[in-house]
Amino acid sequence: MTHQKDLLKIGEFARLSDTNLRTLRYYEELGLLHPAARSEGGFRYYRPEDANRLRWIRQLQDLGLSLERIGEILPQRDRVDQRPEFMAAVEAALTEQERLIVSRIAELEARRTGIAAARAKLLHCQLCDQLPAAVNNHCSPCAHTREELPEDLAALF
Amino acid sequence: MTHQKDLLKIGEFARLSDTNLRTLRYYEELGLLHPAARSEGGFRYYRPEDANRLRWIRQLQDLGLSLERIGEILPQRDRVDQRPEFMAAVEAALTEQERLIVSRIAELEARRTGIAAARAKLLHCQLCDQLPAAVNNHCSPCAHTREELPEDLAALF
DNA sequence: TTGCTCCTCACGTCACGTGAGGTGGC
DNA sequence: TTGCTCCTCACGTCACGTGAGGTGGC
Repeated sequence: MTHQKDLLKIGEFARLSDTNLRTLRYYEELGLLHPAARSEGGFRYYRPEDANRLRWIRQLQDLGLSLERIGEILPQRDRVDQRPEFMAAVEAALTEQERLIVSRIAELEARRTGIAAARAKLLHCQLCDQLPAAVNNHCSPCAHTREELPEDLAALF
Repeated sequence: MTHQKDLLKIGEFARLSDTNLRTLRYYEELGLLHPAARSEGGFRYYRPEDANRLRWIRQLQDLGLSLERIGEILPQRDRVDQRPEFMAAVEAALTEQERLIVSRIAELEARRTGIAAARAKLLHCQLCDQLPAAVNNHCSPCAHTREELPEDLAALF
């Protein structure tokens, strides 16, 4: 059997796309990423370009989606003959990921602000003679200011 | 047995902190979050303030850490008597989470830029007569520009 | 032909989900 | 006392991790 000369066996494809064999086989089983070809003996052969599809899947996982949900969002390549529907599905997938990214960034910025507040308060705590413990309800509220601690500091005290 | 009047049973604590009973019991088993008290009959009683500690744990999970790693980062409350070490551990935990947040935000901003590039290219594709398919290597490279597609578009084509 | 890579089961793991069967608390 | 909440097993699930035992490919 002759193959296109730039197809990759699963090991090399995994190395290039920073995954491993088990994950690639599992994604195939779920219908998320199929090799471009199989040899007579059953060897999987991947196009190097499919590393993009793989990264797309991992990014959505990173944003908290299940593989089942990712399968729903990924446009079906075998329905490319229905052109307007396929193009709409591609745009919807881009829009959905952008929405997830934007809201995640907003969450993270808020968390970052919270950490900064905890850090500022901690500077005062360093000079304090109190110790957070069960007996003073872990400094909640603070013995000096009578106010609650910043949430991230209360989490650690 | 008399309890402080503002301790919460596991169900109410779970509702307030947006988790569930199984997760709280599992975190206790791993030594991440212990109830402030237990009744004679074995009922768990939580301080409402411990919702902060719980949110801290979930945020680190969200950033991709395993519960084992989170346990290593969380300052041990029972070692509060060693004051300088405890305070250093609190600061280290804040620093570590901030580091994770900042690098995650940078990743997400980069992804967002990538999505915008894919979107821009897709506008041209809408006017094109080609269809991404196996026969033209899924438009890689593009028949018009002879260039590779933006990665996020290649992922979907 | 040799060695490295790949194949398909199949059991293990992490972080819970989901009952089963029984008891505690206002 | 009744009903709602909680208790401890314990098996199930998702997304893989990790061998076992065997075969393919330059």
